[in-house]
Amino acid sequence: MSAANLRARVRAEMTDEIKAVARRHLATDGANLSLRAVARDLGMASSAVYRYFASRDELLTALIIDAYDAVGAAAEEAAASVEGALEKWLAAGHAARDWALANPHEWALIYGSPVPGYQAPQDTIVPASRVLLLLGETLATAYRAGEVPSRELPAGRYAEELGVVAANYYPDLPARAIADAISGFFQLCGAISAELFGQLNNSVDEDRRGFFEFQMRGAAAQAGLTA
Amino acid sequence: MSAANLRARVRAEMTDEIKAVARRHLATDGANLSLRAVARDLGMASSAVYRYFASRDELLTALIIDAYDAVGAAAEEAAASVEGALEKWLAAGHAARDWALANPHEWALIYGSPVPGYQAPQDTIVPASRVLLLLGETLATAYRAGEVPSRELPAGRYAEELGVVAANYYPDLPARAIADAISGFFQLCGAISAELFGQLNNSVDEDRRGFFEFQMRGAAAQAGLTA
DNA sequence: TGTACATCAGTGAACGCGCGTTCACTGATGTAC
DNA sequence: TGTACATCAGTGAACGCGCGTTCACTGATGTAC
Repeated sequence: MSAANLRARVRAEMTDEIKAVARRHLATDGANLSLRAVARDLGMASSAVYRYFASRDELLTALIIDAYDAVGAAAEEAAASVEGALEKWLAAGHAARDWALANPHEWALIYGSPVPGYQAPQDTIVPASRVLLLLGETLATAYRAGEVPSRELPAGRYAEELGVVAANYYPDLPARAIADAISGFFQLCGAISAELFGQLNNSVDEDRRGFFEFQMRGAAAQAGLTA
Repeated sequence: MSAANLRARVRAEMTDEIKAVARRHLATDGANLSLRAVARDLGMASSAVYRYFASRDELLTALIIDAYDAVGAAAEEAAASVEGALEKWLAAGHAARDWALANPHEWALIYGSPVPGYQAPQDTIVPASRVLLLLGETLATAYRAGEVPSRELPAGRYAEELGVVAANYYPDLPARAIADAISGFFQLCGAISAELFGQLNNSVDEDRRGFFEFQMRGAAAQAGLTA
């Protein structure tokens, strides 16, 4: 390994370490992440962090992209490890939920309230849609295998808009499939956020996983996925 | 009106004004609400605010309770103005969504990420469940009218937990009804938050109301509510 | 009705703190001849 | 191989700012006799 490569590797490691400490700080500060606090934890001058990130927002962006990629990768891996559309759908859901429970503050960062004053740059768009895309692909495969009974999407301007999306990305699928994928994804996000943000306290406390699966099965049924 | 009452009324008006300005500040600062900025906007010394709220957290709590009550009241009113379980369900959903679109930062305050370092006091619990309770009551009425076909709740520990909730609050209803009400509420929250936080950008841009209704109809169907 | 007192909204200075970002700098490491 | 130079991670002080909260106070309004 050349000296230049070594330097680059050390730099990458330091970058990772800063992000790791910053992730830990999300727990206490939320999106109010403090660069100085991160630097303090690393035992370095706050100005040194600027060698790695041009600003606080750039660090936040890196954390956001990492989070989208992490939950997306977890869901993809889980879905890939099972057979059958419904099984993949449920596996993706559980993987996303497991990741969220393990990384609640990162989940809040990407699916909670927008950070005040922070404008997400373009780089976040692609990673942001990995989980939705996974549900879409799962549903598409089931459609192509003829496993989904045809039902109609109630007419309306929104149905036309979804028809355009279908035409652009899934020309062989009806708009209904797109509607169901998005709706299922929103349901997944809603169920996880609600659980994480405390809305199940004092009603379902032991088997939240079971209740989550009930909800994801409901979304799947709505999408026409059956066992 | 006695002088004491006048004093109390002026005090109440000032309290309302502080909350109104604070609500405006939610838009820029999010939950990072600054007492000093609020006081500045009101043209008063920051210390004067302490005559009305013992701390920043207490002001936040007041905003949170007001927000829960506002969206709850809007949903209740909308549901009361129509006949039929499905109609009430949809009316409640649209009212919640309309309120959220009109007050996005308040919606984020109550249904977005928890505010870092803020612990919600007991007073928020009852107002927090108004919308969920409304869906529950709507469903209960439909059950009592024999309008909901009986379906079973897949067995599991979560089903037992929901059975306990049912036994405590709706002894004539099956656990499935509770599961559907909570699930429907989560779907409502998920759909509104997703739309508000930008997840529909570039797919459904014109008729988001129509797509929301599609989702709420899906939740209603899942709950056994038919036209 | 007039006077002494109590209440309480609001002031302004202060305490002690933290923040993001910039800048001139040091010193170690790597590169080119 | 040795030397002059370039690169660049990291320092520490500074700028200019904002924050929540406390405290002794002023002065207007209301109350009791």
